[in-house]
Amino acid sequence: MLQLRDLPTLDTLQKFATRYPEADVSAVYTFINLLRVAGDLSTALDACLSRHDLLQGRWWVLILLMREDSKTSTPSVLAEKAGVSRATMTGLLDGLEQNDLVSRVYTQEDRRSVFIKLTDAGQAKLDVVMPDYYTRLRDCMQGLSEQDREKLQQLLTVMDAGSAALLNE
Amino acid sequence: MLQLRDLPTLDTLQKFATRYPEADVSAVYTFINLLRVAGDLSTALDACLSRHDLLQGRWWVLILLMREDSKTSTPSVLAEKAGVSRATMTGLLDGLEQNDLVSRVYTQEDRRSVFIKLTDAGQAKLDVVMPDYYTRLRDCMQGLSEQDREKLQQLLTVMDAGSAALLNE
DNA sequence: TTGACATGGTTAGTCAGCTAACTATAATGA
DNA sequence: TCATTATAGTTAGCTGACTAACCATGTCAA
Repeated sequence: MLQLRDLPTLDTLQKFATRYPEADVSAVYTFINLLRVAGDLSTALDACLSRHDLLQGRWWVLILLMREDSKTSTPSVLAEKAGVSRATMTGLLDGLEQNDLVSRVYTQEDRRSVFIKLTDAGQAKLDVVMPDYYTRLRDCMQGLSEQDREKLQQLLTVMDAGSAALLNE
Repeated sequence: MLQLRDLPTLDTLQKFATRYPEADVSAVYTFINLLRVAGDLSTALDACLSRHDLLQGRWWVLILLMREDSKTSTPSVLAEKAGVSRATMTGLLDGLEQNDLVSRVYTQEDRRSVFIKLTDAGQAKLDVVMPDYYTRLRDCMQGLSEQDREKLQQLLTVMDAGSAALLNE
């Protein structure tokens, strides 16, 4: 994630727009601001989690497991849901297993497959992390009213759809 | 950057909120959606740049150099402005120099320091990349009116300020 | 004026992602 | 039925971030 510390001024963007008439100054400014703010928030989230010896990837695996009634899933499903490769998930699970937060359970049913189970220690970890996270996030978002949040969601949805324009061809 | 492919439903969030009463459901939902959309956009931007053999880091260095009237800067200043460590900047500059997009110019004035200069090839690269980027970004953002963009900026500013809540203590 | 500290850049080593290739197992269709 | 193909998980090796440590040079104050 781009983590610009020196956004272009509108002046600079105007100068660029002279050389490159395709530029839509407010579009560029809004876009890079979104990336920058999201980067800040992501970094801040990491800082919050690291106080509990977690990073976003591992934390998210624990949450995905907790969502299941059986507190159980498989590496492929977890990889899919977390949006990482299966290879990356193997690494995340190695780390979590070492810390006893999840366990690998081998099964006869499909001997290629492994069940990943949230341990009691894993649940206990979440019971400490989540209240901290939720409390901080509440504070983080308190400046936005419900209408603000809905509006933001709507604007994000439009941009998400627009991202295809960067990919086409 | 968290790249969730399986956002919690509001139902799931409600279930979590029962266990963790600190949870503010719309805050959580808005927050993770912002991270997800920004991740999508960042990935899409990478895809756009990679068609020109660039990644965000290197591309941004070229832009920072072009902003300067002298088309020149130094590694520390570039690192500061790009928001990466000096060590990372050394690597970015190594790559750019290998492709002849920038050159290192040693000086007598302060023999610790190096000037980094955008080469003609570097400028030529930007003259290809930027029109492509600007055109695509215009399309990407066309769904948002000027008022939408201003509103989005405002909402982002509030969230950016709020990110401190994740860091405190 | 010179010893201590500060600054600029690089190097070495770590980390969490990735892809590609591999092993083992399961499913399928000629 | 058994050769082929698909699936599950892991391993190996690459990448671009990072920090810490290191030189060389510059600055400053006793």
